[in-house]
Amino acid sequence: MSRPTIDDVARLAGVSIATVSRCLHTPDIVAAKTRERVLGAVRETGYNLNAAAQSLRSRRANTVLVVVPDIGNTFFSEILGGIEREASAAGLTMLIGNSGRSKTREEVYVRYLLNGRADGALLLAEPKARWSDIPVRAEQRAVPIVTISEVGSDFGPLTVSIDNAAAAEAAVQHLISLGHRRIGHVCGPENNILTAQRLQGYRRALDKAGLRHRPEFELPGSFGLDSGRAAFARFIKLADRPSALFFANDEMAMGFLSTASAAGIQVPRDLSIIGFDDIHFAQTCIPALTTIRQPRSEMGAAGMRLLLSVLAGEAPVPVRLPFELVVRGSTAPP
Amino acid sequence: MSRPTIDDVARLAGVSIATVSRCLHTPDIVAAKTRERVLGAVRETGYNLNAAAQSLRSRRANTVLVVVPDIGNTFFSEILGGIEREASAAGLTMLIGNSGRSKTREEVYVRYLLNGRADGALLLAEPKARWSDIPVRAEQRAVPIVTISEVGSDFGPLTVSIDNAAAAEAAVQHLISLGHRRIGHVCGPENNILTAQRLQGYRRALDKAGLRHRPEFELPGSFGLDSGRAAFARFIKLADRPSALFFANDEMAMGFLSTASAAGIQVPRDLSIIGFDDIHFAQTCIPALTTIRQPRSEMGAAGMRLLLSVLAGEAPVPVRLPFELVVRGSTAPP
DNA sequence: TTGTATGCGTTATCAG
DNA sequence: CTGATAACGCATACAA
Repeated sequence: MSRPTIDDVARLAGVSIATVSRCLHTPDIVAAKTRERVLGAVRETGYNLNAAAQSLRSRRANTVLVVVPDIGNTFFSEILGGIEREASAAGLTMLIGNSGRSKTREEVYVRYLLNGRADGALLLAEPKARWSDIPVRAEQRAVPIVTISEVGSDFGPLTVSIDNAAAAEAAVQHLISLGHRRIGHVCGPENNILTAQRLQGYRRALDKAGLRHRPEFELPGSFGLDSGRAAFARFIKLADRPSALFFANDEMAMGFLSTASAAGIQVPRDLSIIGFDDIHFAQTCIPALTTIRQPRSEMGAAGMRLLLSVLAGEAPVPVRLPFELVVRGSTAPP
Repeated sequence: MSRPTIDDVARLAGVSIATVSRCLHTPDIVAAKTRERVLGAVRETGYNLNAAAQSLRSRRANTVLVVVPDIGNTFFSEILGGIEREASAAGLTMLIGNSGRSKTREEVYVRYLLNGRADGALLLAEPKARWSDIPVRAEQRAVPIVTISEVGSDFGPLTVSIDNAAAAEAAVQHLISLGHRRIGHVCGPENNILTAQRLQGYRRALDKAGLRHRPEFELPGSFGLDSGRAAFARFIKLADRPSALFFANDEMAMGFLSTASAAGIQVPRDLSIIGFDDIHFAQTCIPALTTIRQPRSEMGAAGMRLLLSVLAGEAPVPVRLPFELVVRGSTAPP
């Protein structure tokens, strides 16, 4: 059996297709009696609106595009959870694109906006492709692009972020307040805005405490488990080792911790470590990881709400969410 | 400026819209000279096909729906990665729905198929809603629904899975071969097919080794970190404790491990533990977690390929993927 | 309150 | 090889 169309419903109910359409969208402007008959016919036929036809006619896809650098990464997938919640509450569907932080792949998704597959986009990483300059249909307003998490200072009002520099500073300040004086930092990947912001916060905390910067204490990293392990290899070779380490994210801290532990370094007795993000598994480390919590789910939700507000014609207001220092077992006085 | 349509391109190139369409889909049947002119006009206007119009006319959405129980969960998001890879390679877009294992929410997504938003679906959990009986347009074949991971014995050919019972058996067999005789199991959530299959494998391994079943060694769980912690609370109260524990998934094992460790229980000296899944962070446990690896990314990819093959009209062949015992530090002789 | 008729931007079927 | 033209299924301005 073929799918019923609006014509089938209209025929069965003995009305015009216009009335059927009205029953579905503006039920109150149709007579109660007619409405009942139509709705009955809808049920009887098992009718469903055709999304393509509706979208073609109404010039809206009722869909948002979400571009994520790595969909398999738990950090991003938790943001996705928040987005999904708000999107489905608003009756929007969520199209997901995995960019792998590649400009080329990102450009594929720009096209989703160009061909009207989505009404707006949520970017969970610094945009690499040109997301601006998306031509708009005559009667329509600009296509909103909201950036979440990886937000520079010049990204405009469609952004959701925490104050990464301040958060990093708070993390390092925590170590300082415990009495640490030799504090290292394992950085994020190069050319990433978060890396710069967290490094800045780290340095600022040192400055404020009158501690000097030691370049050999700033270890390279790339947010992955491996780079945490690599950081341990560099750490262990240091002549004069830090007594505490601030990691630009939890995953590196966890990679470091497991390697360090296997090598007989005891945390926090021999070394304090603090991460960033408070991912789900940070609490299962042994010892549990002290870290900075980012409200990931809420960040996603806020981004979606921001997008919705713009779609509704409101003026966008950038969202700054609070972070939180979560003290667990991996930090202690030196 | 409004978005260019096929008419704009046709006008600029001085051809009919039919020719433009042909240049885009079957370039070889149009004269080289015309083609060049048209493609030039396409570039000049910045033309993009309108997805809705195309989908309406061609009766295909070029989209697959993926329904996942919890998008924030790392286990599923890694499967998503594999799906995304294959989907984007095939030029399909990926629509994601979060079901929360709720029938009602799942039904929302069934509708995506009904209204033509997607051409097929990939389910990462046991279907709760009615996914069969989806009416099909006259000239079209049935809408394919592929189930990944949570696959019962009666799910038909559109499935991708590992042999969970055999994998569980292998896990327990590993413990037995180390010399363990008192082996417990922390189960998955009730009414889940994986729970049943893994429990079955656990019992089978005991049977084969001539070990008796001890109901008090089968602890309840629900795949979450918390239930791992709860399992520890029950474990510690046991008069006669198991010397080894097989967990129905890694997350519970990790929850257990961190609690146990905080309570002074040393793994594997006091107790061996083995998980299931080999999630990304299983290697960062201290000690690193022995577990059964499921090829998550490959499972997603295989599911997508299966769906594609059905869409291409081929006869579906159920996919059974190999699991692998990954021995790390959390298991040792008693 | 309801019906008629047009168009949204494509693809595909015809002729030419 | 190319051009008219008719759907695809729906929403809405306009009439009644």
